[in-house]
Amino acid sequence: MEFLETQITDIESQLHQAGLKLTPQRRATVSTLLHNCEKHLSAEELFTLIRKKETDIGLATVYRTLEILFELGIVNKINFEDGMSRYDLRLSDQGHFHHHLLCNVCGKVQEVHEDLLLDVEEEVKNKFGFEVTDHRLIFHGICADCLAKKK
Amino acid sequence: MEFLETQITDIESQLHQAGLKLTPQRRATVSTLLHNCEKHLSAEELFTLIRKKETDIGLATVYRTLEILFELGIVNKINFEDGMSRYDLRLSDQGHFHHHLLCNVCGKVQEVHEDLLLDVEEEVKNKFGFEVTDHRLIFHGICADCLAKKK
DNA sequence: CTCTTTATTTAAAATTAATCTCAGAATCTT
DNA sequence: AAGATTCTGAGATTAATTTTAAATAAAGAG
Repeated sequence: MEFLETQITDIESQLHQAGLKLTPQRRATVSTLLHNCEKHLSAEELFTLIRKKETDIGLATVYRTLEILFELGIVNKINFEDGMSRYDLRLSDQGHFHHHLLCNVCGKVQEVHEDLLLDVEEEVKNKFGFEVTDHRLIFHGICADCLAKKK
Repeated sequence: MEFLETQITDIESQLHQAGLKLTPQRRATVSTLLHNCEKHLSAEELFTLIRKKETDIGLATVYRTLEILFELGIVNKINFEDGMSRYDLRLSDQGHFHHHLLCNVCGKVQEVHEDLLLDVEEEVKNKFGFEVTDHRLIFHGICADCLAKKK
């Protein structure tokens, strides 16, 4: 688990640069996010997981920590229109922001790590003079599994 | 204002097809959305506008009407991560879903009506077997105006 | 070390968006 | 007009998130 420690150390230095500390609670939050990096956890879900595996923590702290990490660009905050925000780590080796495929039928969320938008961002820059720094892209539709079942 | 009436009549028939009526409240809601089609109003903002300009209405009715219009695909429901959903009409002559450019500096939201994603949707279909029915795309960045001011 | 300052956490209270309830109003059907 | 259906609106309710105020922990100065 060398990789995880490297990631945490990396985040610690980002926090330090912003004049913030990596407290035990923040460490536990980041660690739990790392261990669930393919999921899209809500603050409550994360709170429950941290309490179960890591350490005792208050819900407000989870919210505050997520807000900080979001502000620093360390986590993504996504809203799938299901009533709450969901969070996932933007891992440093991923390089690119990722996209989501949200299945209307089974509700599954699939991640797409390819950056599909390089051409499109170029177009936005040329046509509108808008300099893209980030994006949120969610495709709604029917996933491969549900398509197969349908037939 | 011929155009507006045509749009409203169009929406009325869509409601009728779903067995619903265009009540005065729903008409006022749609009308206010039409008059503010470039904005991205929250339910509360819309509620206030309708009360000011059109007619007396209850907040619950606004929420219910927006939900209906959303289900029928008449309005888009968008979340800019600012704590509430925002709505805008999907005008019939627009054809395609639209995208948004959200400026980090001045907060302005600009609409993009071109469908930039046809190729990307094709790619998603081929690579992941995922059939896209809709999408949400928000670009975060710096708008042309703010870029100009910076220099 | 110890005092002081500052940042952080926590539980509880407050706030806020959104939904639900249900009685009454409007509309439609026959 | 009676009866059925749909719709509205005030207020209650729920659930996510934020704030508050007091306690704790950590960091820095002397």
